[in-house]
Amino acid sequence: MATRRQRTERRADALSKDRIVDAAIEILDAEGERGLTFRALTSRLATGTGAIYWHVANKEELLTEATTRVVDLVMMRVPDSRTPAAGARAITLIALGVFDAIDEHPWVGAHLPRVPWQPGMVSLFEGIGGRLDALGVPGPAQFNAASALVSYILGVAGQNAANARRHAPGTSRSGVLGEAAARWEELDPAAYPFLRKVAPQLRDHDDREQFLAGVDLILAGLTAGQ
Amino acid sequence: MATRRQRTERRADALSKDRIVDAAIEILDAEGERGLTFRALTSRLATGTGAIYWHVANKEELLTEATTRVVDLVMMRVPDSRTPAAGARAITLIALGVFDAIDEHPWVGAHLPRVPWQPGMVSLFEGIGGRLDALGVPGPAQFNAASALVSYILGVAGQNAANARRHAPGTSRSGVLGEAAARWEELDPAAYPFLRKVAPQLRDHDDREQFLAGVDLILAGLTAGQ
DNA sequence: ACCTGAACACCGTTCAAGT
DNA sequence: ACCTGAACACCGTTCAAGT
Repeated sequence: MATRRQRTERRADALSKDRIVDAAIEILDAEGERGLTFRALTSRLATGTGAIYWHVANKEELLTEATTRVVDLVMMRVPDSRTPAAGARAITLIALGVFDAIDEHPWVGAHLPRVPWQPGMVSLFEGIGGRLDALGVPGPAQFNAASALVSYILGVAGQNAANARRHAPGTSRSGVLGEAAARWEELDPAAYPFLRKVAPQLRDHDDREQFLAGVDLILAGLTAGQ
Repeated sequence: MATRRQRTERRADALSKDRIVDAAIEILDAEGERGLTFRALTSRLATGTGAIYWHVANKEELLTEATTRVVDLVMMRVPDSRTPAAGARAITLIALGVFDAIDEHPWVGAHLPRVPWQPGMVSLFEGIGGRLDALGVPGPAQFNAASALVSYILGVAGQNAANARRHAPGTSRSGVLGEAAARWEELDPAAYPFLRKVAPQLRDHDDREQFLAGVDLILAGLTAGQ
Protein backbone atom coordinates (compact mmCIF):
# COMPACT_ATOMS: atom_id res chain seq x y z
CA MET A 1 0.00 0.00 0.00
CA ALA A 2 2.79 2.34 0.87
CA THR A 3 4.58 1.57 -2.39
CA ARG A 4 1.36 2.02 -4.36
CA ARG A 5 0.92 5.41 -2.73
CA GLN A 6 4.42 6.36 -3.67
CA ARG A 7 3.94 5.29 -7.24
CA THR A 8 0.67 7.11 -7.86
CA GLU A 9 1.20 10.25 -5.80
CA ARG A 10 4.41 11.46 -7.36
CA ARG A 11 5.98 14.70 -6.39
CA ALA A 12 4.41 17.59 -8.23
CA ASP A 13 7.66 18.38 -9.98
CA ALA A 14 8.36 14.79 -11.10
CA LEU A 15 9.11 14.45 -14.79
CA SER A 16 6.48 12.89 -17.05
CA LYS A 17 5.63 12.91 -20.71
CA ASP A 18 2.76 15.31 -19.99
CA ARG A 19 4.97 17.79 -18.21
CA ILE A 20 7.55 17.59 -20.98
CA VAL A 21 4.90 18.28 -23.61
CA ASP A 22 3.54 21.13 -21.49
CA ALA A 23 6.97 22.72 -21.41
CA ALA A 24 7.48 22.11 -25.13
CA ILE A 25 4.21 23.87 -25.98
CA GLU A 26 5.15 26.83 -23.80
CA ILE A 27 8.50 27.14 -25.55
CA LEU A 28 6.98 26.68 -29.00
CA ASP A 29 4.38 29.36 -28.38
CA ALA A 30 6.86 31.80 -26.92
CA GLU A 31 9.92 31.26 -29.11
CA GLY A 32 8.61 29.44 -32.16
CA GLU A 33 9.78 26.15 -33.57
CA ARG A 34 13.39 27.29 -33.69
CA GLY A 35 13.33 27.87 -29.95
CA LEU A 36 12.42 24.30 -29.08
CA THR A 37 15.74 22.58 -28.44
CA PHE A 38 16.59 19.87 -25.97
CA ARG A 39 18.89 22.32 -24.26
CA ALA A 40 16.03 24.79 -23.80
CA LEU A 41 13.81 21.97 -22.53
CA THR A 42 16.36 20.65 -20.05
CA SER A 43 17.02 24.10 -18.66
CA ARG A 44 13.31 24.84 -18.27
CA LEU A 45 12.65 21.47 -16.65
CA ALA A 46 15.93 21.52 -14.73
CA THR A 47 17.10 18.09 -15.84
CA GLY A 48 19.43 16.42 -18.30
CA THR A 49 18.71 15.45 -21.88
CA GLY A 50 18.70 11.78 -20.96
CA ALA A 51 15.77 12.33 -18.63
CA ILE A 52 13.71 13.67 -21.51
CA TYR A 53 14.74 10.84 -23.78
CA TRP A 54 13.56 8.42 -21.15
CA HIS A 55 9.98 9.68 -21.60
CA VAL A 56 10.01 10.64 -25.27
CA ALA A 57 11.59 8.84 -28.22
CA ASN A 58 12.80 11.93 -30.09
CA LYS A 59 11.98 15.47 -31.11
CA GLU A 60 9.42 14.40 -33.69
CA GLU A 61 7.38 12.55 -31.08
CA LEU A 62 7.49 15.64 -28.92
CA LEU A 63 6.13 17.83 -31.72
CA THR A 64 3.55 15.23 -32.67
CA GLU A 65 2.25 15.00 -29.10
CA ALA A 66 2.06 18.77 -28.86
CA THR A 67 0.25 18.99 -32.19
CA THR A 68 -2.21 16.26 -31.16
CA ARG A 69 -3.18 18.21 -28.08
CA VAL A 70 -3.95 21.36 -30.05
CA VAL A 71 -5.97 19.54 -32.72
CA ASP A 72 -7.92 17.47 -30.20
CA LEU A 73 -8.91 20.64 -28.39
CA VAL A 74 -10.38 21.96 -31.63
CA MET A 75 -12.26 18.76 -32.39
CA MET A 76 -13.76 18.58 -28.91
CA ARG A 77 -15.63 21.79 -29.49
CA VAL A 78 -17.47 20.74 -32.65
CA PRO A 79 -21.05 19.54 -32.16
CA ASP A 80 -22.14 16.55 -34.23
CA SER A 81 -25.42 16.86 -36.06
CA ARG A 82 -27.20 14.99 -38.76
CA THR A 83 -28.93 17.49 -41.03
CA PRO A 84 -27.17 18.70 -44.20
CA ALA A 85 -26.97 22.27 -42.96
CA ALA A 86 -25.49 21.10 -39.67
CA GLY A 87 -23.03 18.92 -41.56
CA ALA A 88 -21.75 21.83 -43.58
CA ARG A 89 -21.62 23.97 -40.48
CA ALA A 90 -19.67 21.34 -38.56
CA ILE A 91 -17.11 21.07 -41.36
CA THR A 92 -16.75 24.84 -41.48
CA LEU A 93 -16.35 24.90 -37.70
CA ILE A 94 -13.59 22.31 -37.85
CA ALA A 95 -11.82 24.14 -40.66
CA LEU A 96 -12.01 27.49 -38.90
CA GLY A 97 -11.04 25.90 -35.61
CA VAL A 98 -7.88 24.47 -37.16
CA PHE A 99 -7.18 27.79 -38.88
CA ASP A 100 -7.49 29.74 -35.64
CA ALA A 101 -5.48 27.18 -33.69
CA ILE A 102 -2.66 27.51 -36.20
CA ASP A 103 -2.90 31.26 -36.02
CA GLU A 104 -2.28 30.91 -32.29
CA HIS A 105 0.27 28.08 -32.57
CA PRO A 106 1.97 28.41 -35.97
CA TRP A 107 4.23 25.41 -35.30
CA VAL A 108 1.13 23.20 -35.56
CA GLY A 109 0.73 24.28 -39.17
CA ALA A 110 4.30 23.29 -39.91
CA HIS A 111 4.15 19.95 -38.17
CA LEU A 112 0.71 18.72 -39.25
CA PRO A 113 1.65 18.20 -42.92
CA ARG A 114 5.06 16.79 -41.95
CA VAL A 115 4.15 13.51 -40.28
CA PRO A 116 1.71 11.59 -42.52
CA TRP A 117 -0.84 9.83 -40.36
CA GLN A 118 -0.21 11.38 -37.00
CA PRO A 119 -3.07 11.34 -34.47
CA GLY A 120 -4.04 14.98 -35.04
CA MET A 121 -4.34 14.30 -38.74
CA VAL A 122 -6.42 11.19 -38.08
CA SER A 123 -8.80 13.16 -35.85
CA LEU A 124 -9.14 15.82 -38.49
CA PHE A 125 -9.87 13.29 -41.21
CA GLU A 126 -12.46 11.51 -39.10
CA GLY A 127 -14.02 14.78 -37.97
CA ILE A 128 -14.54 15.98 -41.51
CA GLY A 129 -15.31 12.62 -43.11
CA GLY A 130 -17.88 11.84 -40.46
CA ARG A 131 -19.96 14.87 -41.48
CA LEU A 132 -20.19 14.01 -45.17
CA ASP A 133 -23.14 11.67 -44.71
CA ALA A 134 -25.16 14.56 -43.33
CA LEU A 135 -24.03 16.75 -46.22
CA GLY A 136 -25.47 14.21 -48.66
CA VAL A 137 -22.17 13.18 -50.22
CA PRO A 138 -22.58 9.61 -51.50
CA GLY A 139 -20.52 6.93 -49.74
CA PRO A 140 -18.00 6.14 -52.48
CA ALA A 141 -17.22 9.84 -52.98
CA GLN A 142 -16.62 10.52 -49.30
CA PHE A 143 -13.03 9.33 -49.15
CA ASN A 144 -11.89 11.70 -51.89
CA ALA A 145 -14.05 14.49 -50.49
CA ALA A 146 -12.53 14.25 -47.02
CA SER A 147 -9.07 14.01 -48.51
CA ALA A 148 -9.60 17.16 -50.59
CA LEU A 149 -10.87 19.16 -47.63
CA VAL A 150 -8.05 18.02 -45.38
CA SER A 151 -5.40 18.67 -48.03
CA TYR A 152 -6.73 22.16 -48.55
CA ILE A 153 -6.70 22.85 -44.82
CA LEU A 154 -3.15 21.53 -44.51
CA GLY A 155 -2.06 23.62 -47.46
CA VAL A 156 -3.28 26.82 -45.89
CA ALA A 157 -1.91 25.68 -42.53
CA GLY A 158 1.57 25.20 -43.96
CA GLN A 159 1.61 28.58 -45.64
CA ASN A 160 0.38 30.39 -42.54
CA ALA A 161 3.04 28.66 -40.48
CA ALA A 162 5.66 29.80 -42.98
CA ASN A 163 4.38 33.37 -42.81
CA ALA A 164 4.43 33.38 -39.04
CA ARG A 165 7.96 31.97 -38.97
CA ARG A 166 9.28 34.79 -41.16
CA HIS A 167 7.69 37.80 -39.55
CA ALA A 168 8.26 38.65 -35.90
CA PRO A 169 5.02 38.42 -33.88
CA GLY A 170 4.64 42.20 -33.80
CA THR A 171 4.94 42.79 -37.56
CA SER A 172 2.05 44.67 -39.14
CA ARG A 173 0.18 42.40 -41.50
CA SER A 174 -0.97 45.22 -43.74
CA GLY A 175 2.62 46.40 -44.13
CA VAL A 176 3.79 43.00 -45.32
CA LEU A 177 0.84 42.66 -47.69
CA GLY A 178 1.32 46.16 -48.98
CA GLU A 179 4.93 45.46 -49.89
CA ALA A 180 4.01 42.22 -51.63
CA ALA A 181 1.23 43.96 -53.54
CA ALA A 182 3.64 46.71 -54.58
CA ARG A 183 6.01 44.07 -55.95
CA TRP A 184 3.19 42.51 -57.95
CA GLU A 185 2.30 45.88 -59.40
CA GLU A 186 5.84 46.24 -60.72
CA LEU A 187 5.85 42.89 -62.52
CA ASP A 188 5.96 42.73 -66.30
CA PRO A 189 2.29 42.98 -67.39
CA ALA A 190 2.93 40.73 -70.39
CA ALA A 191 4.27 37.92 -68.23
CA TYR A 192 2.13 38.40 -65.12
CA PRO A 193 -1.23 39.89 -66.15
CA PHE A 194 -3.15 38.08 -63.45
CA LEU A 195 -0.95 39.08 -60.53
CA ARG A 196 -1.02 42.72 -61.64
CA LYS A 197 -4.78 42.58 -61.82
CA VAL A 198 -5.29 41.11 -58.36
CA ALA A 199 -2.56 43.07 -56.56
CA PRO A 200 -5.11 45.44 -54.95
CA GLN A 201 -7.04 42.43 -53.66
CA LEU A 202 -3.87 41.00 -52.16
CA ARG A 203 -3.37 44.26 -50.31
CA ASP A 204 -6.85 44.30 -48.81
CA HIS A 205 -7.73 40.65 -48.35
CA ASP A 206 -8.32 38.89 -45.06
CA ASP A 207 -6.59 35.51 -44.72
CA ARG A 208 -9.36 34.01 -42.65
CA GLU A 209 -12.11 35.08 -45.04
CA GLN A 210 -10.12 33.82 -47.99
CA PHE A 211 -9.61 30.49 -46.23
CA LEU A 212 -13.34 30.25 -45.58
CA ALA A 213 -14.08 31.08 -49.23
CA GLY A 214 -11.95 28.11 -50.23
CA VAL A 215 -13.81 25.79 -47.88
CA ASP A 216 -17.12 27.03 -49.29
CA LEU A 217 -15.82 26.44 -52.81
CA ILE A 218 -15.03 22.80 -52.07
CA LEU A 219 -18.35 22.34 -50.26
CA ALA A 220 -20.10 23.85 -53.30
CA GLY A 221 -18.29 21.39 -55.54
CA LEU A 222 -19.38 18.53 -53.30
CA THR A 223 -23.04 19.45 -53.43
CA ALA A 224 -23.01 20.69 -57.05
CA GLY A 225 -24.69 17.57 -58.46
CA GLN A 226 -27.54 17.49 -55.95
CA MET B 1 39.44 42.22 -75.73
CA ALA B 2 41.58 39.61 -74.11
CA THR B 3 40.16 40.42 -70.72
CA ARG B 4 36.59 40.34 -72.05
CA ARG B 5 37.24 36.94 -73.54
CA GLN B 6 38.60 35.74 -70.27
CA ARG B 7 35.57 36.98 -68.40
CA THR B 8 32.91 35.50 -70.66
CA GLU B 9 34.61 32.23 -71.59
CA ARG B 10 35.26 30.90 -68.16
CA ARG B 11 36.72 27.51 -67.59
CA ALA B 12 34.05 24.85 -67.78
CA ASP B 13 34.60 23.94 -64.16
CA ALA B 14 34.45 27.50 -62.85
CA LEU B 15 32.01 27.94 -59.98
CA SER B 16 28.76 29.79 -60.61
CA LYS B 17 25.34 29.97 -59.07
CA ASP B 18 23.98 27.78 -61.85
CA ARG B 19 26.55 25.07 -61.28
CA ILE B 20 25.94 25.18 -57.54
CA VAL B 21 22.19 24.79 -58.06
CA ASP B 22 22.85 21.96 -60.54
CA ALA B 23 24.86 20.12 -57.93
CA ALA B 24 22.28 20.83 -55.24
CA ILE B 25 19.50 19.35 -57.38
CA GLU B 26 21.56 16.24 -58.06
CA ILE B 27 22.18 15.75 -54.37
CA LEU B 28 18.55 16.46 -53.46
CA ASP B 29 17.28 13.95 -55.99
CA ALA B 30 19.76 11.28 -54.99
CA GLU B 31 19.91 11.66 -51.22
CA GLY B 32 16.84 13.68 -50.35
CA GLU B 33 16.66 16.92 -48.43
CA ARG B 34 18.68 15.52 -45.56
CA GLY B 35 21.56 14.82 -47.90
CA LEU B 36 21.96 18.42 -49.00
CA THR B 37 24.61 19.85 -46.69
CA PHE B 38 27.28 22.41 -47.43
CA ARG B 39 29.84 19.72 -46.74
CA ALA B 40 28.30 17.45 -49.39
CA LEU B 41 28.17 20.38 -51.79
CA THR B 42 31.77 21.42 -51.26
CA SER B 43 33.02 17.88 -51.70
CA ARG B 44 31.02 17.39 -54.90
CA LEU B 45 32.14 20.75 -56.28
CA ALA B 46 35.65 20.38 -54.87
CA THR B 47 35.75 23.78 -53.14
CA GLY B 48 35.34 25.33 -49.73
CA THR B 49 32.14 26.48 -48.08
CA GLY B 50 33.15 30.12 -48.52
CA ALA B 51 33.16 29.69 -52.30
CA ILE B 52 29.52 28.63 -52.21
CA TYR B 53 28.57 31.46 -49.88
CA TRP B 54 30.13 33.86 -52.35
CA HIS B 55 27.51 32.90 -54.96
CA VAL B 56 24.55 32.08 -52.73
CA ALA B 57 23.31 33.85 -49.61
CA ASN B 58 22.34 30.75 -47.63
CA LYS B 59 20.75 27.33 -47.79
CA GLU B 60 17.25 28.68 -48.21
CA GLU B 61 18.21 30.58 -51.34
CA LEU B 62 19.76 27.40 -52.70
CA LEU B 63 16.55 25.44 -52.14
CA THR B 64 14.43 28.25 -53.52
CA GLU B 65 16.48 28.45 -56.72
CA ALA B 66 16.28 24.69 -57.16
CA THR B 67 12.53 24.74 -56.56
CA THR B 68 12.05 27.59 -59.03
CA ARG B 69 13.76 25.60 -61.76
CA VAL B 70 11.50 22.61 -61.28
CA VAL B 71 8.30 24.65 -61.18
CA ASP B 72 9.25 26.78 -64.18
CA LEU B 73 9.86 23.62 -66.20
CA VAL B 74 6.32 22.53 -65.42
CA MET B 75 4.80 25.89 -66.34
CA MET B 76 6.65 26.05 -69.65
CA ARG B 77 4.84 23.00 -70.91
CA VAL B 78 1.30 24.30 -70.39
CA PRO B 79 -0.39 25.75 -73.49
CA ASP B 80 -2.48 28.86 -72.98
CA SER B 81 -5.96 28.87 -74.45
CA ARG B 82 -9.03 30.98 -74.14
CA THR B 83 -12.06 28.70 -74.23
CA PRO B 84 -13.60 27.46 -70.95
CA ALA B 85 -12.74 23.83 -71.68
CA ALA B 86 -9.16 24.76 -72.48
CA GLY B 87 -9.01 26.85 -69.31
CA ALA B 88 -10.04 23.91 -67.16
CA ARG B 89 -7.66 21.66 -69.03
CA ALA B 90 -4.76 24.07 -68.55
CA ILE B 91 -5.42 24.25 -64.81
CA THR B 92 -5.58 20.48 -64.60
CA LEU B 93 -2.33 20.25 -66.58
CA ILE B 94 -0.59 22.63 -64.21
CA ALA B 95 -1.88 20.79 -61.16
CA LEU B 96 -0.84 17.39 -62.50
CA GLY B 97 2.47 18.80 -63.68
CA VAL B 98 3.26 20.04 -60.19
CA PHE B 99 2.08 16.75 -58.70
CA ASP B 100 4.32 14.71 -60.98
CA ALA B 101 7.27 17.05 -60.49
CA ILE B 102 6.96 16.60 -56.73
CA ASP B 103 6.68 12.87 -57.17
CA GLU B 104 10.04 13.04 -58.92
CA HIS B 105 11.58 15.69 -56.65
CA PRO B 106 9.88 15.36 -53.25
CA TRP B 107 12.01 18.14 -51.75
CA VAL B 108 10.08 20.59 -53.96
CA GLY B 109 6.91 19.67 -52.13
CA ALA B 110 8.56 20.42 -48.81
CA HIS B 111 10.10 23.71 -49.86
CA LEU B 112 7.25 25.21 -51.87
CA PRO B 113 4.95 25.80 -48.88
CA ARG B 114 7.88 26.93 -46.74
CA VAL B 115 8.90 30.21 -48.36
CA PRO B 116 5.77 32.34 -48.84
CA TRP B 117 6.07 34.23 -52.12
CA GLN B 118 9.01 32.52 -53.71
CA PRO B 119 9.27 32.68 -57.53
CA GLY B 120 7.98 29.15 -58.08
CA MET B 121 4.92 29.97 -56.04
CA VAL B 122 4.40 33.20 -57.98
CA SER B 123 4.58 31.33 -61.32
CA LEU B 124 2.08 28.79 -60.06
CA PHE B 125 -0.32 31.47 -58.88
CA GLU B 126 -0.09 33.37 -62.15
CA GLY B 127 -0.38 30.17 -64.21
CA ILE B 128 -3.59 29.15 -62.49
CA GLY B 129 -5.09 32.60 -62.01
CA GLY B 130 -4.48 33.48 -65.65
CA ARG B 131 -6.78 30.65 -66.75
CA LEU B 132 -9.77 31.65 -64.65
CA ASP B 133 -11.02 34.18 -67.20
CA ALA B 134 -11.37 31.40 -69.75
CA LEU B 135 -13.15 29.25 -67.15
CA GLY B 136 -15.75 31.97 -66.72
CA VAL B 137 -14.92 32.82 -63.13
CA PRO B 138 -15.92 36.45 -62.53
CA GLY B 139 -13.09 38.91 -61.89
CA PRO B 140 -13.66 39.61 -58.20
CA ALA B 141 -13.84 35.88 -57.40
CA GLN B 142 -10.62 35.04 -59.20
CA PHE B 143 -8.24 35.94 -56.40
CA ASN B 144 -9.90 33.59 -53.91
CA ALA B 145 -10.30 30.92 -56.58
CA ALA B 146 -6.60 30.92 -57.49
CA SER B 147 -5.67 30.96 -53.83
CA ALA B 148 -7.88 27.94 -53.09
CA LEU B 149 -6.46 25.93 -55.97
CA VAL B 150 -2.87 26.78 -55.07
CA SER B 151 -3.42 26.03 -51.38
CA TYR B 152 -4.90 22.67 -52.25
CA ILE B 153 -1.96 21.85 -54.52
CA LEU B 154 0.53 22.89 -51.84
CA GLY B 155 -1.30 20.83 -49.25
CA VAL B 156 -1.04 17.67 -51.31
CA ALA B 157 2.54 18.59 -52.21
CA GLY B 158 3.55 18.86 -48.58
CA GLN B 159 2.00 15.54 -47.64
CA ASN B 160 3.57 13.73 -50.57
CA ALA B 161 6.93 15.18 -49.65
CA ALA B 162 6.46 13.94 -46.09
CA ASN B 163 5.56 10.48 -47.34
CA ALA B 164 8.60 10.33 -49.59
CA ARG B 165 10.88 11.49 -46.79
CA ARG B 166 9.75 8.65 -44.52
CA HIS B 167 9.84 5.71 -46.86
CA ALA B 168 13.01 4.69 -48.68
CA PRO B 169 12.66 5.10 -52.46
CA GLY B 170 12.24 1.36 -52.95
CA THR B 171 9.38 0.90 -50.44
CA SER B 172 6.25 -0.72 -51.84
CA ARG B 173 3.41 1.75 -51.77
CA SER B 174 0.71 -0.89 -51.44
CA GLY B 175 2.50 -2.32 -48.42
CA VAL B 176 2.53 1.01 -46.64
CA LEU B 177 -1.11 1.68 -47.50
CA GLY B 178 -2.11 -1.84 -46.47
CA GLU B 179 -0.58 -1.36 -43.04
CA ALA B 180 -2.27 2.01 -42.60
CA ALA B 181 -5.61 0.55 -43.68
CA ALA B 182 -5.17 -2.34 -41.23
CA ARG B 183 -4.61 0.16 -38.43
CA TRP B 184 -7.80 1.99 -39.38
CA GLU B 185 -9.74 -1.23 -39.32
CA GLU B 186 -8.66 -1.81 -35.74
CA LEU B 187 -9.84 1.59 -34.51
CA ASP B 188 -12.76 1.89 -32.12
CA PRO B 189 -15.88 1.95 -34.35
CA ALA B 190 -17.70 4.24 -31.95
CA ALA B 191 -14.97 6.87 -32.11
CA TYR B 192 -13.83 6.45 -35.72
CA PRO B 193 -16.79 5.24 -37.79
CA PHE B 194 -15.69 7.09 -40.92
CA LEU B 195 -12.11 5.82 -40.97
CA ARG B 196 -13.29 2.24 -40.49
CA LYS B 197 -15.73 2.65 -43.36
CA VAL B 198 -13.18 4.03 -45.82
CA ALA B 199 -10.24 1.83 -44.81
CA PRO B 200 -10.68 -0.40 -47.90
CA GLN B 201 -10.61 2.68 -50.10
CA LEU B 202 -7.39 3.83 -48.46
CA ARG B 203 -5.87 0.47 -49.29
CA ASP B 204 -6.78 0.64 -52.98
CA HIS B 205 -6.69 4.32 -53.82
CA ASP B 206 -4.31 6.00 -56.24
CA ASP B 207 -2.76 9.22 -54.96
CA ARG B 208 -2.68 10.84 -58.36
CA GLU B 209 -6.33 10.06 -59.11
CA GLN B 210 -7.35 11.28 -55.69
CA PHE B 211 -5.42 14.49 -56.24
CA LEU B 212 -7.15 14.98 -59.57
CA ALA B 213 -10.55 14.34 -57.97
CA GLY B 214 -9.82 17.18 -55.57
CA VAL B 215 -8.91 19.55 -58.40
CA ASP B 216 -12.13 18.60 -60.19
CA LEU B 217 -14.07 19.22 -57.01
CA ILE B 218 -12.76 22.76 -56.70
CA LEU B 219 -13.30 23.40 -60.40
CA ALA B 220 -16.87 22.13 -60.00
CA GLY B 221 -17.37 24.53 -57.11
CA LEU B 222 -16.06 27.38 -59.24
CA THR B 223 -18.46 26.75 -62.08
CA ALA B 224 -21.39 25.64 -59.90
CA GLY B 225 -23.29 28.91 -60.24
CA GLN B 226 -23.04 29.12 -64.04
C1' DA C 1 36.64 39.33 -57.70
C1' DC C 2 36.70 34.96 -56.22
C1' DC C 3 38.20 31.05 -53.49
C1' DT C 4 40.17 28.30 -49.29
C1' DG C 5 39.38 25.91 -45.10
C1' DA C 6 39.75 26.37 -40.25
C1' DA C 7 36.85 27.93 -36.60
C1' DC C 8 32.46 29.20 -34.29
C1' DA C 9 28.22 28.43 -32.37
C1' DC C 10 25.15 25.64 -32.42
C1' DC C 11 22.15 21.10 -33.02
C1' DG C 12 19.77 15.99 -31.79
C1' DT C 13 20.98 11.87 -29.78
C1' DT C 14 23.62 8.33 -27.08
C1' DC C 15 25.39 6.25 -23.12
C1' DA C 16 28.15 5.10 -19.06
C1' DA C 17 27.38 6.17 -14.62
C1' DG C 18 24.66 7.26 -10.82
C1' DT C 19 20.28 6.83 -7.45
C1' DA D 1 12.90 2.67 -12.94
C1' DC D 2 14.41 6.96 -13.62
C1' DC D 3 17.79 10.62 -13.97
C1' DT D 4 22.52 13.03 -14.86
C1' DG D 5 25.52 15.33 -17.97
C1' DA D 6 29.54 14.67 -20.68
C1' DA D 7 30.55 13.19 -25.24
C1' DC D 8 29.60 12.19 -30.18
C1' DA D 9 28.59 13.23 -34.65
C1' DC D 10 26.94 16.25 -36.93
C1' DC D 11 25.01 21.01 -38.77
C1' DG D 12 24.91 26.23 -41.24
C1' DT D 13 27.57 30.16 -41.35
C1' DT D 14 31.57 33.37 -40.78
C1' DC D 15 35.93 35.17 -41.72
C1' DA D 16 40.92 35.96 -41.98
C1' DA D 17 43.86 34.75 -45.35
C1' DG D 18 45.11 33.76 -49.82
C1' DT D 19 45.14 34.34 -55.36
